[in-house]
Amino acid sequence: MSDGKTIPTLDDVARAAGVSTATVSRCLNTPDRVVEKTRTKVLAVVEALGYTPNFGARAMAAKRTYTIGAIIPTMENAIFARGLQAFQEALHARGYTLLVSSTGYQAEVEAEQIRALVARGADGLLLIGRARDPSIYAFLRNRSVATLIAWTFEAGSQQPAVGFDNHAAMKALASAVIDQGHRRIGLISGTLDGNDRATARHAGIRDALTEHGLDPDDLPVIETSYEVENGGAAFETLMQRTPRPTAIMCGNDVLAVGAMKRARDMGLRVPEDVSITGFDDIELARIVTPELTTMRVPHQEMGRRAAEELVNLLEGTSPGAVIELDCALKLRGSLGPPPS
Amino acid sequence: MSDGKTIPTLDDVARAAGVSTATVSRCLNTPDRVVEKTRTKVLAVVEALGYTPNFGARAMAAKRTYTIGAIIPTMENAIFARGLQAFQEALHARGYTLLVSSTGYQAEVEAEQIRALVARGADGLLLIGRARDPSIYAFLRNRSVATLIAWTFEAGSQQPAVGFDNHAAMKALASAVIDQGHRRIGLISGTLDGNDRATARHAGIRDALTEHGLDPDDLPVIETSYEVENGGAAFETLMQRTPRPTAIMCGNDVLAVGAMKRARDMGLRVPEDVSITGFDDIELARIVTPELTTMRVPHQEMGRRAAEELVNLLEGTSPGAVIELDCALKLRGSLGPPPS
DNA sequence: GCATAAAATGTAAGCGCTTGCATTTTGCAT
DNA sequence: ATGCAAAATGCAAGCGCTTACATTTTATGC
Repeated sequence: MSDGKTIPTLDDVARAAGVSTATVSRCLNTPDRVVEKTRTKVLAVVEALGYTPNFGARAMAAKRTYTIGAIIPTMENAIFARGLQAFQEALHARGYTLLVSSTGYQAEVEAEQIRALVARGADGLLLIGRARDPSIYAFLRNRSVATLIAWTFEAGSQQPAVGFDNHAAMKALASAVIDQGHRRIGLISGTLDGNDRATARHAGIRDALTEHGLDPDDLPVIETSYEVENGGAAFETLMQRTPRPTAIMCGNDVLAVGAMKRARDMGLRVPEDVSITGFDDIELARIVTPELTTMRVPHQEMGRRAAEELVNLLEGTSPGAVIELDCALKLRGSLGPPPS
Repeated sequence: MSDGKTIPTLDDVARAAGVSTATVSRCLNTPDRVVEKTRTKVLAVVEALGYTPNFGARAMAAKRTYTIGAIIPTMENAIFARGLQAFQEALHARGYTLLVSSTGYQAEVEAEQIRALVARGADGLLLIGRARDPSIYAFLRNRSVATLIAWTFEAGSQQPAVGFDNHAAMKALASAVIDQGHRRIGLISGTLDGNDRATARHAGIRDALTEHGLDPDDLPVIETSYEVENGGAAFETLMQRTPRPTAIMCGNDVLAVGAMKRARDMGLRVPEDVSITGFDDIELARIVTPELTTMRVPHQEMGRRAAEELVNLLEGTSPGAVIELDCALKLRGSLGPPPS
């Protein structure tokens, strides 16, 4: 139809349809404010010209982008994938577009990404965890960007959030391990600094130990970033201690899988020689042999609810709630009684 | 510093610094066109006011966004994660921002996403695979959006691309299987329709069979979407055939892992009772027991090279090359001789 | 048919930024 | 000091869209 390189604008459509640009705009944004006959005609022209509204111009004029940004620590492993997928689907259903970026667990990168997304006109932001510089929250408030925090929950928080209680969940898992008879437990934790989820999980184990009359200071902890390989290395280090731990708890499933693989390489049987637990219950947990005992995090529901809440928040429908979701203990083959 | 809800604009900065908006703009974009003294003063004001340029306005005025869009079939599993990560890093180093969206392997969704990214002003696009409606390519050309195709390679193609030869790679893998002595092979393929990678891999196996004097029409094929669970189900179906296949080749590692898990559940030993192969060599391949025989795809390099090529292309540095990368056969425990 | 309210459409003022061109400053050679 | 080219800065016209407000058309009740 069109004869070359010119990108059609609203103006072109208006001229071709013999109406004003306002009418064309209304056909696209508030179709019910335009009489059917006009609308049909305009939309036909839109189609014929292959018109696509210019996003930047629209954002500038409307001060609204229908865009939500999500900033996650990493895309490399599956921890956030499923939740984000659900988030994205729910958003799409509400007419919003999702922009994702990752930080590699680096606070400065996150700050940069937040600015970038805000500059891009994101109407709302999904952030993982609560721990970050107050100036960031101030900035977000100042720019009136609706912000929701996910993957974590804390009763006292005033920030709108959809999450789960990392502390309680890990405590429950640790209790299950202790109930199996384990007394010498080791922890392979994700990096604690600046990661409130990892910190809460660590504290959860310590509390469980205390509650069962064990000394939390006896818990050896190795901190490492969330990669399979690191889980393996940490496992090997922990198993060299005397007396040897009978159970290794891991900050997430990825680390746990790394630990399991290394156990196999070291000729240790799981769970006969050593029990291993994870956290998250991602797909991986059921792929390995034996299947991994872990804490199931309701990723999909979290993503879905987060989308709903965030949209409500920025559309002013809701004042912003703090929602807690439940985790579920998944007892599987990787946890057994300690060797006798 | 600032007293409330107003978002500072270029104008505010200009006024506060006692210069024109043009000068402020130049301080930000072409600092060497501004004398040092002015620049220092302006940047101080920028800092003090917490000014962030409005992306939409900038895009509209400059017709350039320094944004690259990538549209991948799925984020759910790790197939594209690593390559994308490398792509993103290389892009970042060149001063570009990456926007990612996924399609769930649905062509219409992809078309929609392409339009959305173009409307958002993406300077360039990374697309997976070549198979798509010509009108999409026409649209992209018309809008002069630099487009690069990845994950696939075909000598004749005129579209700039960075990829590997799916056909040859799978043929090599199939030859390795046949060389082990397997004569009854089954294939669990990803959905073929609209997926040129899956189609090429399928054809590669058939060619290998032919070349070894076997009838490619004897190859039972189950098509399914790339999910662990589906790999398992397909495996079970294939193994119910008489005579039973001695080797199951899979369209990717995710399907293969599903097959391995199901084999275990069915009481079949790998590779003693049945051999299984994958494709991609994602992390998963080395996590399972036994480790998976698969074809290593140079994801990271592909991402990196794609970023370089795409930037060169849209900056006019390069006319757009077609680059082929090599895959590497990874023979591991999951492939053995057929049971005798 | 006519007045009047309601619905549909048009007019035009921005939104915040970049950039070609005009103007002012500066640096230097004379 | 003076003149002149080069460097620095300012001016102002858009970029493509939305939307308050003004105007025109249509529908309604008598």
